[in-house]
Amino acid sequence: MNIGEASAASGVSAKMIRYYEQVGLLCAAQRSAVGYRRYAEADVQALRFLKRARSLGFSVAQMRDLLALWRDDHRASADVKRLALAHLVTLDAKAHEIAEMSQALRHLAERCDGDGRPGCPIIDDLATALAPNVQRPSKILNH
Amino acid sequence: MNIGEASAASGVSAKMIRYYEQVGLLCAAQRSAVGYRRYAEADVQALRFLKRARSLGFSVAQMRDLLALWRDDHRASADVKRLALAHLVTLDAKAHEIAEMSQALRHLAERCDGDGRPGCPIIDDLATALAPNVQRPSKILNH
DNA sequence: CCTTGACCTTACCACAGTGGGAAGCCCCAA
DNA sequence: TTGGGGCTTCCCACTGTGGTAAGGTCAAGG
Repeated sequence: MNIGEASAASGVSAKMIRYYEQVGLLCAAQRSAVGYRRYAEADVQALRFLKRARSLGFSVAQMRDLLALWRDDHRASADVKRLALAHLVTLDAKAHEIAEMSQALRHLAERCDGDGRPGCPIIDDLATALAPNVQRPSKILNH
Repeated sequence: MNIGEASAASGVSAKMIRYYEQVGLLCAAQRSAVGYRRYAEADVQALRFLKRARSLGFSVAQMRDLLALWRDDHRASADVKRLALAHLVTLDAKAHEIAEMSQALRHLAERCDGDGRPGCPIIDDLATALAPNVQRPSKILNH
């Protein structure tokens, strides 16, 4: 199977398949006589594995670990779970961050008239952002 | 005020101040005789504006527009609101995406024993990812 | 047998923000 | 004069993905 077929069968673009190989996620594919990458069913399985992991937001580094665990018949599910939970923490942190932005922005937008006049609480909020507390006065003070 | 002081006063790193100038968010700063960037209070205001906008998740491109609106005394608040709402849509899309990942992963992690045995629903889920429907069969079929 | 078009290869560029570092000049204080 | 902290520019790195260009390959059809 050439890369295009592996791509179609796995849903991972040929570009990304080469990238995954390049960064060491996949070991270098077999090559045909003229240098075409050849793939077997097992490779397609791995690609699908990666695609699913990616869709769950795992990074390339994490996928490397997941792949290793997948291939290790003697893995401890605790190791997998640890990875998953760590990723969950990251996801939740991101969700929280976004929720905060969304909330603040929605609050501002709600009270913006949205008409032809210049007055706007959104702009006002941005413009009146407070100066950060410079806790380490260092040498920089005033000139 | 040199760049370090402007940085401390605004909370934007010197690195990012130069970057913002480079990408045209800020117009090129005045320079001292030896080439140091000089900043006035107004510049610090703009930097704080950017910092706050960044903290709301606006992109550099959006900040360019926001800055222009801020400086335009004849702006229509509708334009600001439009920008904000568009960004809100993006934020909510991201939040949704993350929520889906989080939900799926949590679901899997919950039923993972997390012990020393290899059986693991997380790995199983990744491994049994379905083949994508190849809707455009093209020429690629079978060799 | 040759052309055509789909396929494959590598190599480079771009995105968006941010940080790191090196090499070199500047300025102030001791 | 020396030391240390600022400042300058320039280049590199990250993440993951797409694009593009130049060139080799292969199969089908005239």
